[in-house]
Amino acid sequence: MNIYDIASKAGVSVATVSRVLNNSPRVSQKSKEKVQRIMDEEGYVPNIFARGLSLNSVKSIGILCPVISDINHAAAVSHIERLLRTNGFDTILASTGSYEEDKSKYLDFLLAKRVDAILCVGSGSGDAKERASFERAAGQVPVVVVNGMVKAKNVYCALCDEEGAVLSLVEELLRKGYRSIAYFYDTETYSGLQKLSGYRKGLAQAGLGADQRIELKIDTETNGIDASFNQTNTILDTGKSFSALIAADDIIAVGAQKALKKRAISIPIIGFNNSRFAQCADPEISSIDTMIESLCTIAVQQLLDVLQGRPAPERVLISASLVQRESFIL
Amino acid sequence: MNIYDIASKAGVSVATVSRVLNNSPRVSQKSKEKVQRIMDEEGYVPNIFARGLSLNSVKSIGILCPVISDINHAAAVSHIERLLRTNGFDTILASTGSYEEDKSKYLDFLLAKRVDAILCVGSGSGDAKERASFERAAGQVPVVVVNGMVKAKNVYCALCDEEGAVLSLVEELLRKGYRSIAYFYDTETYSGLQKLSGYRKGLAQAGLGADQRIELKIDTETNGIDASFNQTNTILDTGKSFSALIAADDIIAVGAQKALKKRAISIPIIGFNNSRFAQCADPEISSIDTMIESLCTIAVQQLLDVLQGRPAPERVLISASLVQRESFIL
DNA sequence: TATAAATATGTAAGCGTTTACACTCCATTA
DNA sequence: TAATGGAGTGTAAACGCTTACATATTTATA
Repeated sequence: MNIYDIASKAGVSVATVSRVLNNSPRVSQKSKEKVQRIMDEEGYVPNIFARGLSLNSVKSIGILCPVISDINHAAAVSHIERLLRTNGFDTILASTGSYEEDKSKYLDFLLAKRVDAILCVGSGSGDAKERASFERAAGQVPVVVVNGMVKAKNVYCALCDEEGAVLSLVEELLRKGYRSIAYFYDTETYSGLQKLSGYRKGLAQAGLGADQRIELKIDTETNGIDASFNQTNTILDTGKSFSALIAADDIIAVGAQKALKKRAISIPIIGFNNSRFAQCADPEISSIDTMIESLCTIAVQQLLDVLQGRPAPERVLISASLVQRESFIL
Repeated sequence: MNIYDIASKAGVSVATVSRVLNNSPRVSQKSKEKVQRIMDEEGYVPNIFARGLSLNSVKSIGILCPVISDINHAAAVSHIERLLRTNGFDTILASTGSYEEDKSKYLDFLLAKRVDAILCVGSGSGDAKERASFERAAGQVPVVVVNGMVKAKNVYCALCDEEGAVLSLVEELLRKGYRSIAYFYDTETYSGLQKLSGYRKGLAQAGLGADQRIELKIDTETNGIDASFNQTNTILDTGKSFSALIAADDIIAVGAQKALKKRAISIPIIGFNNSRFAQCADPEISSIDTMIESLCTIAVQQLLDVLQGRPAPERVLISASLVQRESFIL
């Protein structure tokens, strides 16, 4: 069943059928109705490959997402997929599986699928190789990064001021008198480093140097909660103590909270990403919300703007917001 | 840059180039190397639309997933995507956004994309309309349902014996002397109803009738934890009590646990899906693991078998396993 | 060496769309 | 009445690949 079949059944030419298919105004109402009726009757579905070959696009967007099973990423992908569908695009998924993995082959994969644009969720390693991969991809189709930063030409970014968020949180804690603030983190992606930098800046501003920092890198690869729990125990066993804790992800906060609780240590704990995990804990953990849904909306807007030749800002930075729960009230 | 360009640069015909592209054995080593070299030099990427038009497939699988932001679904999609890519297929995502939503338009969407097969994550409403949609789709391409059941012809299912899991859990609780076992649930999908049925059967076996059941339907649409917390409070306020609780999802278990804890009620609580949520809680919640990754592996195997004309079982049922944590030990 | 068989290559048609361009009507307008 | 213009339609080429079939080349066999 192709356009020729429909054309002959409707007694018109393929051009007319194609025009009906594409809502061209250059068809008479009569022809339009007739063709439409036949198409409905026959259950005709245009061949997307032929259309793609002819138009060189099937209106699809590639989503590049490290570890889609990460709850934050899943939320992002979910939101993006809906927005794109609403705008007539479909979504081809490429999930790398780890944060550090080289993205270039996934970019190539998506480009080979002839996507109209690429949307990348989350920040990556930020190294030169990654930048080059993105720049190469961006030479072919628009590339937008959600909640991450890739400093490459023609790569658009929508991100959250995580550095600022941590910085003002540190300031707030210091103001309240907490002097030894610990910071537990995992990834050293752009986002990870920004947060870390916010922490350090905050301490530095108060005259607290490198030796006053309590930084702990948690290996969250397999089970973040267990890892954080164990590593927190280890650090406490060394006799180190701290009067407040900021965690780069809620999962880390949860694990640390468990360890602290076991020793009946009650200090302010603030997590990151405002996930359900923070709410599951007891006491519920306050968390910095990076507004992932807003970022997705912005990113999709950037993408559509670029695709449609409208001007779009290369970098959009929104601010985070602290969701206060039991573990810390401003 | 197309196959003709490559052909002329390599001094061969398009047929030869195409053969190299498709690893045909009918090319001399010499031609093969030459063509390959030129393709590499030129950075040639075959046009997937043209290939699709010619072969009537681009080796893509549609994933139909209600609410991909659900942590369990995200895990499934993540796993499936990797498995499929390993097998040379890419993944087109269609996420419905809610469990009840009519899936037929999403199926049509995927079919219009000319996917080679459809993989549906999770159970749906199970109603006649849904069945009809799936049957229609299954008439065109193989359809496999992961962790759900659609009783339609030619629809393959890989699922977990959730009814049996709840049933034996109830038996176990009764054996331990817990007489008034509550069951909190949310969705009434196939899976939801199976679990409910397991609960009822378990009680019935012990001679406990409908009036001994403590069933509560939680509205988890917006925030499952809050909903469960509030509704648990409400039911407790009415004076109703129970000596053990089974929840159809970890999120429900978490909310209920919070409410019970506030009243210093300590009873066995068992959740479902063995998500991180269960581990975040305190005490950590035991949970029935529905082995979603195994199911995905099985489902993808079914799919590949069917696609390659090998025989595949229409229904695969695996058993669940109870992950014991602090909230309940066997 | 002649011939058959196997291997390698090329030609051209076909996949199902879109769309530039050409054409036919028919209603205006001079 | 003839010329003009606009609306509707059709023809045919183009998109870039695969592959059946035909042909050329090499190798094996008698």
